[in-house]
Amino acid sequence: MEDNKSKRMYKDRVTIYEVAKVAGVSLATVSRVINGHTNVTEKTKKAVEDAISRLGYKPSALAQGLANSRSTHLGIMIPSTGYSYVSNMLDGMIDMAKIYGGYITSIFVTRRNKEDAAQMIESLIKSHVDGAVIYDDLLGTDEIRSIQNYHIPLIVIGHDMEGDALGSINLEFKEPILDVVKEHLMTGADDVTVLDIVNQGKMVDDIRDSILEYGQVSGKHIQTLQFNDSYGIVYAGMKEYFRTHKSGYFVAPRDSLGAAILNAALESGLRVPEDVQILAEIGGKYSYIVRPQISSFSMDMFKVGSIAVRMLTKLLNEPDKIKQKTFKMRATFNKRETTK
Amino acid sequence: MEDNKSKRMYKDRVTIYEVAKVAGVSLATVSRVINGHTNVTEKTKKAVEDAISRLGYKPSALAQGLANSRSTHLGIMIPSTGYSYVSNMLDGMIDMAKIYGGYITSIFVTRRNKEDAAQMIESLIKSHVDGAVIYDDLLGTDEIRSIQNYHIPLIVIGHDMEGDALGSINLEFKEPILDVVKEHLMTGADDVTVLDIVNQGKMVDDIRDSILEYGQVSGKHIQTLQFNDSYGIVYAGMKEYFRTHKSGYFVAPRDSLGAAILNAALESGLRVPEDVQILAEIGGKYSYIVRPQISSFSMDMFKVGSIAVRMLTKLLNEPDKIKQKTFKMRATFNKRETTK
DNA sequence: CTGTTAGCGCGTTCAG
DNA sequence: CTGAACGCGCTAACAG
Repeated sequence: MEDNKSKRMYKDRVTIYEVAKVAGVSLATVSRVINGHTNVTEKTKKAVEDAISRLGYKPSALAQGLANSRSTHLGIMIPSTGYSYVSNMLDGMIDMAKIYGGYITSIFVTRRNKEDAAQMIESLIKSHVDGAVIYDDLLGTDEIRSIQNYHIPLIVIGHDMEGDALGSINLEFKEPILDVVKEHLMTGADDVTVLDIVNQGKMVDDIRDSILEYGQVSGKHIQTLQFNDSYGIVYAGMKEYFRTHKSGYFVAPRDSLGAAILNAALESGLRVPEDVQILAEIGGKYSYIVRPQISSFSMDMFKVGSIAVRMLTKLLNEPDKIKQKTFKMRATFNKRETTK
Repeated sequence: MEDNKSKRMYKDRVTIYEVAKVAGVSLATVSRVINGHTNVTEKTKKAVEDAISRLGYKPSALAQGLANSRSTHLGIMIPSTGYSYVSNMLDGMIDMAKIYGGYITSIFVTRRNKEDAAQMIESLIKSHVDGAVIYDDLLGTDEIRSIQNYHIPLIVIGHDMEGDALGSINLEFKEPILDVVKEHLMTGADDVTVLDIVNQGKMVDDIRDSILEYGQVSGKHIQTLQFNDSYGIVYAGMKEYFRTHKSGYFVAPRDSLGAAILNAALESGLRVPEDVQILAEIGGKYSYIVRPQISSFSMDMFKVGSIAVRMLTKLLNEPDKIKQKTFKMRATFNKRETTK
């Protein structure tokens, strides 16, 4: 009566067997009430439920997952939760995952280099998630497709892809931004500087390139200024820059970096937007908290995350009802006080 | 020879059996090379590895987990990733989890109400994580202890607890903040207003209460102003407030809310810090990006997250080598320009 | 050094 | 309506 709890002195987890024994039924019956199947007498059902609560039994998701090859986990690949727009997106995803289907979210962050990304893919596959959403500028489409060899339904954010169990969400920043820069250039100005922040990922790089390219074809000279990604570094660098330059139209990847330019300009005795103008690509809270407020582009990233996971759960549970496998989200321009 | 791949037309996952067959060995041998066990000839080892890469075999973490009751997943309970200090902490945790032991992190966010928190606990237990770190103001110590009934090693952030497989990290904001407020009051001033933001959690509430209590004993009148948690709401509310009030010493829970007061004051023609002073409890990037810069308290939350997970992995893998089960992190005061 | 076998905890036919 | 038995993919003794 006490020899079966030997093995590990830490044997603990209450199993379905014990519940069955206590309730005086077989484990199959217990399984039935857990999963809300029919064909169970009210009486025995109650007996089982009593036993469950008495023992504090919680079915092991591991065993359940193995038995029906569904882990009820969703994978999320992101570069890091550091930027607020990423964490907003993450929030939206976790929220939706919980609501639709009670999925648990497992996070795979990639540290801005290829090997790490590859290892995260490896990890993702092993982890046996039911599906995943990927937002990672580093991954090429090939690597993403390789995941599909393992039949893991995927939603890709920021890559324009489509496939069998593959949906995508496109973040359209490039065109709206280019439009605004063009408009500025149309006025005859030729003073655009784009901040080239290292390791910002494909999307921001693409935006930079599109502006540069436009400069080429339109005969305008677009300058770039390279910095590492940090408010402090950009702030210091721009203060130095403004010692010898007294004007310009600056394009920054994120609004916090735009704020760095702003502060540097102001403290160098320059006027904004009379002398220097500032345009931030990805705008958030900083844009409207600082004074003067920063003109920037915004997108509801929480919503992006929500949509991504919603698409994924559909892909998982009702693949036939899918209508759209490709979404486009367009950033909206908020003209504020740092541009004329 | 082809009847065993019936069932689901989607039978895909390569199993250890197939690898064994292809490599011409038994599955035990395959298992050995996977887990880097000794006692395997170089030759057979190579054969197995060949088969593995040829088939693109990835061991199922689910099955592995079930077999040795280790899921290699760590659970993280947080209120939401919305605040930057939380996402910084999260970043630190994920980072460490990956580095020490290759754990995958599963996130459980609690939506600021008891039932949800309870459900997340339920979910946490079922999910079979090897350990968890909890940062949630909502949970009482009882509920946290209930998790331990399931023998899940825990690190609790923000609660002062200790136990068998339970460590904790204390975030000391209260005293440093109270000290600064006291110092202000010592000068003879009696103009303190603390922003009472609804649903900010236990820590912030405690701070508020400690200030209020100090007001009681010292005979000072501490005013509170209640708002919902939003920059816009506080900004609007304070603009209204400053129509009839022209001064004060304001204590805000977070620096972004401090910025709301700041902007409202400035735009009401008030001078900072001459007329109104502002002190933010939890300070981050906003504190030093806005002008004038906000006096606030800071703590390296990335580090807090790292330490938490580091403690947890120790608890899991080398419980004997643990020296400290309780850490204290003290916020440091950054006096800036919004206080005299 | 390698193969055999018995679980890990649960879902699911298939008889009764 | 209920129980017995097998399988999910893998690990860990135990033999050989």
